[in-house]
Amino acid sequence: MLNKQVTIKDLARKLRLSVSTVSRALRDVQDINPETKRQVLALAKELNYEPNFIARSLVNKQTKVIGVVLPVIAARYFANALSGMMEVADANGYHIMFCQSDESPEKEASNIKKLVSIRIDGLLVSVSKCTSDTEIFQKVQQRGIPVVFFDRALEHIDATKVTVNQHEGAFLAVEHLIRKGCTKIAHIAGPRHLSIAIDRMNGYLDALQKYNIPFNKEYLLHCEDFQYDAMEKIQALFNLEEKPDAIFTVNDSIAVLCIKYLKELGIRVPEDVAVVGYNNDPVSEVVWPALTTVMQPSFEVGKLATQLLIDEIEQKSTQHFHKVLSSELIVRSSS
Amino acid sequence: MLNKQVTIKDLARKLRLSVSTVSRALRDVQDINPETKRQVLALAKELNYEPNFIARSLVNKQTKVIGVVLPVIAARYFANALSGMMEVADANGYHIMFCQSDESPEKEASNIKKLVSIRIDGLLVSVSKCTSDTEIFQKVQQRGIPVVFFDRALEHIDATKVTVNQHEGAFLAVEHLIRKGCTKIAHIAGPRHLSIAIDRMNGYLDALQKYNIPFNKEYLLHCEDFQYDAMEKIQALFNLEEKPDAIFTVNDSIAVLCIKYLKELGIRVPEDVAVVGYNNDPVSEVVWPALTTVMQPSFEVGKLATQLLIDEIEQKSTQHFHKVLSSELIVRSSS
DNA sequence: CTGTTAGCGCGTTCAC
DNA sequence: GTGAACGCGCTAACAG
Repeated sequence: MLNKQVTIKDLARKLRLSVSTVSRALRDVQDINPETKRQVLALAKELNYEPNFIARSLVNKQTKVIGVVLPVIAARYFANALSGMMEVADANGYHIMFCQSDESPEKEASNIKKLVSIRIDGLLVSVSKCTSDTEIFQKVQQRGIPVVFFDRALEHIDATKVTVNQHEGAFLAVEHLIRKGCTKIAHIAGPRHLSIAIDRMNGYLDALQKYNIPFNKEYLLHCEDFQYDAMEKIQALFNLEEKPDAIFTVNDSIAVLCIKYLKELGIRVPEDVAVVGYNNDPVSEVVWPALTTVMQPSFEVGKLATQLLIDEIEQKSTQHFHKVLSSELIVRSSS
Repeated sequence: MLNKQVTIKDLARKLRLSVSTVSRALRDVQDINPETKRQVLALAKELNYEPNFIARSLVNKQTKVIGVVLPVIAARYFANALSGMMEVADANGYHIMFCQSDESPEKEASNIKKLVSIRIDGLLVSVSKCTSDTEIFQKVQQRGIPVVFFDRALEHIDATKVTVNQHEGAFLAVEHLIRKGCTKIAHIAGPRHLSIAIDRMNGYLDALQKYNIPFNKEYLLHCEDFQYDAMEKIQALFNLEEKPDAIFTVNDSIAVLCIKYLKELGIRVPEDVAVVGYNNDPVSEVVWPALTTVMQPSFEVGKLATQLLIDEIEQKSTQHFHKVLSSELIVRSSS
């Protein structure tokens, strides 16, 4: 059963060549007799030879493996980013090994240690919500392993980062509501300590300012736990005397909750209150009315981050960038 | 910058021991002086020594890497299965390297070749919709690499399989509709060549039979492309003279389409027509009315498949099983 | 253009 | 209990 793997040695013996000649023939490197090369390649194909990555890694001191740590793969956004990574990795002869942190800094750290111990050539990471310590990432860098942050990056660390312009996405969303004639625009924001949530909130505030719409602090509510405390915030909003005529939410799930709740109250969407979400989650298409939302270029983020990482690994680039990608507003019937 | 990795050799030199003694001390194996062992372990910790996986793999001829090939990671079902796999792999000292086939048999094959070439110890695979050839999987087995199929398995191959009882899930769904008093139950089925779709259809048929409800062939429609031709099927259904009073669909997206369409026609769900889907997709919770659906134990499938694979890798078990897990009906307001 | 030698980091005989 | 020697499969340095 154990169909012993054919090695470079087997080829050498059958061809009465030295292993090094075979090795050279297999990669197209240095000067080698075209005829010899032909023979080696032919036999390799015939015997179904496949180079042993492990042995090659050992001598080259590079594994061609890129480690990825992200919060949770079941989130569509990260699944798409990962797909983008795999595409670029594949095209450059790299493999991806990924882990999930489940939003736990501890699990994140242990994943990183594990990946480093397998001798990854580079690390792509989107930090958990609660990660603030840069130490572990610096240690990885000190080992000579390049680190690129994607989507969620730490501020105080010198590394390449690929993120999405949250401020701009939120600005677009609110600007859209304003142009639709809304003037009492509420925002259900995310946790105060999460930078993407803060950025979106600032986009909201700046859009109001630009269009000279006075800010009403009663219209700004924070969900510290995302969805879990969302419903009470929504209810609070509609217990106000001056009810809003539009709601911009930090994500689609909360927007969907809003729509449901408004329906129960008999408030029409978008006639009485317009709703705009964030993420272009699959639910945004199926809810009724279909949700206007902001789509982030997750696939592109994954691709770009990986390309920049590979450039660093292969020393094509040695400086660190911070690339910020734009989002797109997808207008549907909820606004 | 290149913080050179400390090796077993460094430890040996500093301790004036031979590398083999250090090697033995590091693993707890053979007879070794407890005191020597203590010293080695202490120094290893101090110098932050980490065994080199690559070198170890080369001599042990095992990489502790499990390859996973699945259709698409953006599908919640597979993301959950993968999470289950990572949990079990982690607990047993294995790593997971996964690839997506994007439902293409060609990409599936090239992924498998790639994984085999990095010398995975075992392979977990859920085949693409169009895969029918068993050859490539047999080749993998012949190389001595155990293969376990999960969720979607090929019939004519001798390998361990972990699947979900589609027939039972469908049966439960239809039985539920019958108990609710529905008698004109339609089924929008999936592609005729896809075994999970066939199984669900048979579950539908058998439930009707068991409860002596005559089968009306006008009530059974196939979507060969899943969602893409779903809408016309739904419309066909409601152009019939004898309209159904319930619809059971092969997946949630189609069920959601049904609900939307019924709303447009002014038909009430569930009062006039009940709807039941399949998969417990996130959309099933947010649609209105919330969708009754069948939840598959995807996480469990991943865990079990991985455990059985590891058992095979480690020769704890040599026979092949076919484990079939049960699904659960989740009753919500659409039925 | 090709063969010889050496070594990547570690595990596994053997002796001692 | 410990060390020397060899090999895993492959690449790199140096001769020739």
